[in-house]
Amino acid sequence: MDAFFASVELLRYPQLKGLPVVIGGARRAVDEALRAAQGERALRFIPVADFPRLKDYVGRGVITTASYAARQFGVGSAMGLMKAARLCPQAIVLPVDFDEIRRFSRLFKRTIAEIAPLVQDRGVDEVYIDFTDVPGGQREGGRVLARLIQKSIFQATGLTCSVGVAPNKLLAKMASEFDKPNGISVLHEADLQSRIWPLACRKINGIGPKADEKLAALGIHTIGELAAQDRQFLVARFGKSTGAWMHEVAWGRDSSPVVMESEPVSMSRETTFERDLHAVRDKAELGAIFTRLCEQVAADLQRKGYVAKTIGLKLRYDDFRSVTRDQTLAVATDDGRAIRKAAGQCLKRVPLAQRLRLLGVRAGALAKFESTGVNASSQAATPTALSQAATDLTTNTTASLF
DNA sequence: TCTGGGGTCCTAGGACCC
DNA sequence: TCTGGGGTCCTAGGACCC
Repeated sequence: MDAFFASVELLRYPQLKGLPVVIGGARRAVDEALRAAQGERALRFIPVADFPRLKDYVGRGVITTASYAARQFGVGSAMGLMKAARLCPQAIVLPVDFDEIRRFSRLFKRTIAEIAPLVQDRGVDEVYIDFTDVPGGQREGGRVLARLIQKSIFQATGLTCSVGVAPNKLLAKMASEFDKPNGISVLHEADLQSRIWPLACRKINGIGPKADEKLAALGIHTIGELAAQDRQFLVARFGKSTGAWMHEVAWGRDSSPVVMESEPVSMSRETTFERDLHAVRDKAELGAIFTRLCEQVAADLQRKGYVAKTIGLKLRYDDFRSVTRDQTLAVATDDGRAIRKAAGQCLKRVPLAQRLRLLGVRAGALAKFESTGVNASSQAATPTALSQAATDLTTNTTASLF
């Protein structure tokens, strides 16, 4: 989907069309800022630089999506809002409306599935589609079907998307970047040398800043240069698995299928505080946040029907270094109290002298919850037990750990 | 000037067992 | 006294993606 989060907001507020719009920041914080500026959200829009004491409101926010007009100013996703304000003071900032995003996400995916049923999820705004067995899927190299999908999505949602059609997922993903927004690119195997090899290695899905830097240090900048390397040379420098993979993808080879279903590996909740907190001085506040995160993870597990065998803790210090600790349980659980206890054990193994900016709780080693067996989690899953657990957590357990 | 939240996968070392 | 290969599980950190 093209500039998905921003495009969804433009549907609601068409008067913003063509203007630089950035989506990001905490919803509560941005709403508060809008109120403080005495702007009715639907009527008046506040440029990012007009926010009173902007830093207090959105200082820790990052941009999830920038409209194409905003991108002209060098503003892009993952950039801090403070930096965006400097680059483009007239940009209009709106909070992420996750409910609305999920609604449009489901809508566009359903629209695709009605046309081509074999669809793999790749997050809220992206999918892989297998054209192989779709009637007419091969006409004009897939362009006809791509056009139909584009048109149907636009009719259902009013949103545009960009489509890449290729012999495999690796190449399709790269092709989808060729003609944005609202474009279709068809890439054939024979186009590898002319259209893929001139691209930077960084364009490969899976080669990030670190690998790119390492490749650059070896004098390898383009995918063609990567393809020219001896496989053994890459294996020696990047390891057996990554080295071999790099050689494969440089030659446009990817045999991974489009898969509809996959089991989750972990579920987590984390939060960055509005200000850095200290384990001793802000004990009560941290304890309450910690408990809430554990309860959220427990609720997520229960809602989706999973139990976790390992519980993990993550924290990030004020200097942005982060540490993690894991604890494996004797019995898998989805109970808030058990998660809180295990995460509390993890917390004891971590240095707490430095101020914290983030706290997170993770449930891993998941298994489908079997309702037939009798275990601790099935008992704890009753509403009464849960609310009791919540009470216990906030009153007792919390205070002692920080 | 700083840097969200939710994920997956890989590596590497150590414990432990056969 | 010195010293095998597996294999699995657990833990910590980090790269990467949307």
